[in-house]
Amino acid sequence: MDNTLATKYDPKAVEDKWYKYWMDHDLFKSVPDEREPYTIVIPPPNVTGVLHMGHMLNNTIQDILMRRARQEGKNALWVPGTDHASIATEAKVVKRLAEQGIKKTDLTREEFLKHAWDWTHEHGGIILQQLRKLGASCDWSRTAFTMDEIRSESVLRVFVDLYEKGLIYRGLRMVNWDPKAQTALSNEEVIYREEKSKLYYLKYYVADDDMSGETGAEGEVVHRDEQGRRYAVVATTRPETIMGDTAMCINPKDPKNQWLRGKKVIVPLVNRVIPVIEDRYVDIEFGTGCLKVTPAHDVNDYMLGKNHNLETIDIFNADATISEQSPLYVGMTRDEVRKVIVVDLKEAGLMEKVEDYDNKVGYSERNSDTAVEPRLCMQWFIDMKHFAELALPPVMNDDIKFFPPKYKNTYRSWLENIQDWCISRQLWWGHRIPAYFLPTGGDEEKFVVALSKEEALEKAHQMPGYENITIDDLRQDEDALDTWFSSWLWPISLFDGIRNPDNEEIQYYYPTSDLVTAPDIIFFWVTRMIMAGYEYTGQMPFRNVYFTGIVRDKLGRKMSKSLGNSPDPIELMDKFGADGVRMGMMLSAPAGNDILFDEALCEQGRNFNNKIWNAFRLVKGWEVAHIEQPEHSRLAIEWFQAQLGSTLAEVKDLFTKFRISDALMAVYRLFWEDFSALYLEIVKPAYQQPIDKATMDATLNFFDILLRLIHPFMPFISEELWQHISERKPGESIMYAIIPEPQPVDGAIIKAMTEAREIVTAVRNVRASKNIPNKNMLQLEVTGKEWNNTLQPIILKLAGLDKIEQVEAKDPTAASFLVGTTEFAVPLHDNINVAEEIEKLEKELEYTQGFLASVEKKLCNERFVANAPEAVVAAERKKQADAQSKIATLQETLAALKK
RNA sequence: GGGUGCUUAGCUCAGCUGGUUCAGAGCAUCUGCCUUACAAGCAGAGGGUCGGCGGUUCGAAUCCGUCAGCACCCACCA
Repeated sequence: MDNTLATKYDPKAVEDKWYKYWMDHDLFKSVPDEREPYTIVIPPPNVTGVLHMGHMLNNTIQDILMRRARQEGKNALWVPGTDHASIATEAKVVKRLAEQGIKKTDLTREEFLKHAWDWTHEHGGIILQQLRKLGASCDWSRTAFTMDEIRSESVLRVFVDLYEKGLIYRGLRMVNWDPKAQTALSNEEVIYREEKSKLYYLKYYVADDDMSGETGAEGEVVHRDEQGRRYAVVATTRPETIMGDTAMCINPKDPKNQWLRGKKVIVPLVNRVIPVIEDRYVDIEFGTGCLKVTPAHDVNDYMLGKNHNLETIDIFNADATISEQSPLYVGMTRDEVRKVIVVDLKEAGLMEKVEDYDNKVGYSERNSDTAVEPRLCMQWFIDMKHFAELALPPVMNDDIKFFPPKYKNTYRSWLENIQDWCISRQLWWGHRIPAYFLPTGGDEEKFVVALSKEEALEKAHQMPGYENITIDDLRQDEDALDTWFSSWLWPISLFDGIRNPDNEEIQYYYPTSDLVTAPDIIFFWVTRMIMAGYEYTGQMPFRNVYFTGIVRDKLGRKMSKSLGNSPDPIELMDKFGADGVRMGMMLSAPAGNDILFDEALCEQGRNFNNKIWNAFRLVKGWEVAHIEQPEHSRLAIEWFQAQLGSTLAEVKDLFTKFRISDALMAVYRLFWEDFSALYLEIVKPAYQQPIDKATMDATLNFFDILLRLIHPFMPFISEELWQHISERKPGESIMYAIIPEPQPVDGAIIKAMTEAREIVTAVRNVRASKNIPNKNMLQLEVTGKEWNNTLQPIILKLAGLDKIEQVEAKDPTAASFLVGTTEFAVPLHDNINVAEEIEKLEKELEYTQGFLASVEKKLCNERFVANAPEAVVAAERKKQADAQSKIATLQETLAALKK
């Protein structure tokens, strides 16, 4: 190594080089062997996605865990892959086709799928390339895709299996309908947003009204128009659905509306006569206590409709335009109708009033601008009760550990209130449901579920009446499965554990070790993987789940495309280096807390890189000579050994707790404060002087271990410098350099260094205040009592002292300071300002006296002395004694000064 | 409407089962320094009645209660 190295570290020059080296030597590759496995499966990003800050955080953490595990001697495997992201990808393909003037509906399924695959091949894997730039040490030879052959077949087998177990069923249910993508969604895919809306009060006239004058019981509220006709008032947020009204509902106990019991009312504008039904579901307090019932378009209304045998009128088409079923507004969108019908109602005198109202509207998770419409249709569901029972205990009793554990509560409440999972999607891009309908000639549905059409035919032949059908009589279900139906198998299907449950790989790598993911997919993914894990392997899918925070900007706003507040990760890496960005991400990412991302953090990371780089330049520049090892160097080595051991233990402990940013901070401080600012300054030879061999060897050894410690966080610079420390064999890498196990630490020497540093700082302060140049040697006097510190030679070197001596009485012209209870003084001869010195000492005296008083007050308190543990009382007594001796010393010094 | 978590220095956070690791860290700030590894740096310094109130205790940032504010999750009240 030479001294011509730049003073600034240039990441560009090394990052690509080492990634290539790691790849060329297959260093990320893992095959089962006798070592302990450490496995992570990547949360598969959307195949056509682009790297964003959330991925950066998530994958940085995973890579840190992987690299650390390798350096602990484990057989570490990180399996990468992508997700076909059914609904998101299909939407992108539809959009692209639209740009080319092609409508999805004009294409056959096969034609559409060809476009989708083209798109996938074109854009697929970009994100995986980007992860390489970050340094991700995935075993790329295993890259999987949720729609590749193994994964697809696994999905189909699981579907067939669950159907045969009676856990999958098909049924007519009210589901969440996305009118833009025109597919059903699961409950989890609906996001509710608070909206400023209106509450419309509509008039429902009583049908065949005799206009009788009776007012009935007390408390009744009867509305009448000028002609005396009676009407009920219904409050609704969705006036556009009145065409689907098939009843009005009141609470039988509602005194206001007793007069409506048994009556029929007329739907405004529509003029349909509907019955007034009674159900305790209706909240008496809300609005007028009258509820319009639209069984086809509201979940609650659907329940009411079922209980009261109401007619169901579906007034919407799949795209949420008004259907032929409606007498009015046919063909208009729901939003248009909302506007028009409000005007029409007013004009017809059927609108009592309008109020402002905040309500929650469900939106599709993928089409955030499209409100979800409750819709009654045939879909496939999984009966979740069974799975909830399977998945709840292992998390609650910590077989699977959550970090942070607060998510256990979230998990439990979801499982305890679980609802069946709608798994069918009216999409083409995805795993096509392996159900085959039989010809029935009527509305009745008959189907068989089988892995293939051939198998389906065999099964069909077993059914009475279908012995003679041919394969062409079978019609496969058009729908695809929810993306998460493949994701929940991911930790198993990656090792082909569904198709070949006894294969070597699944036996070795499964259960995986840690899962790193964001808390927003705890229900979509984490929970369901646990379910599938126990169902299909009888084991947990992973031992620990580390929930990352959400990456926000420094103002705390969620990063989003529309806000434009999300930096481009690639640009960031170009600017600060991958190592710098990795450190920036980690500096502020405690588990479970959101991280407020600020570029300044990457800057700090880059600065740290530079610090390491320059420390290395220094050490590599030293000439070794056959000279004796200075005492201060020998002691520094002894001390740093202890300090390093202490940090090794700390970091190890922090990793087991997933406190990764704290671990990084510990390493950061060890390198910067302890190693660079202290250790190197101590052992550093004078300018152009050589260093002894023992110190050089020890220093290089420390550097080696420090680089190993740094490597999981900053893989590139650590590899670059590690390769420079000594000649390495081809293919050798810091990736596999073991991080030493913490050994018992000499605590005494660490304590001695703490005191030494305080003394050095105090002397430096004296220098600074008196403007004494560093080259001028000073003396240090210890007054009064015996004092000893094993690191004296270090104090001498760092403080620029030529001696430390014990004196009886302090030189009155010296600048004095206290460290602990010991008084030190630096004789300054003519240089001292007596008045200043007195003032300083008096302040110190005053403080110490106050401190003593508070300690003595405690000790005078009999209840304290009687109740507190002995050790605590003893500590207080020592404080008292120390303070007393300190006061005595101060008073003596002051007396001497004032003479 | 339920649930969970949070509130400690200007910012971001750490402080486990109450007492010498108890008021801490990093960043930022301020003051000196272009000292021969590093100004992306070095040497120093300042800064918090631990959200409010009440309680338990010899002793509370830490335990309990309560209030306030913030965040997130869940929920079919139109």
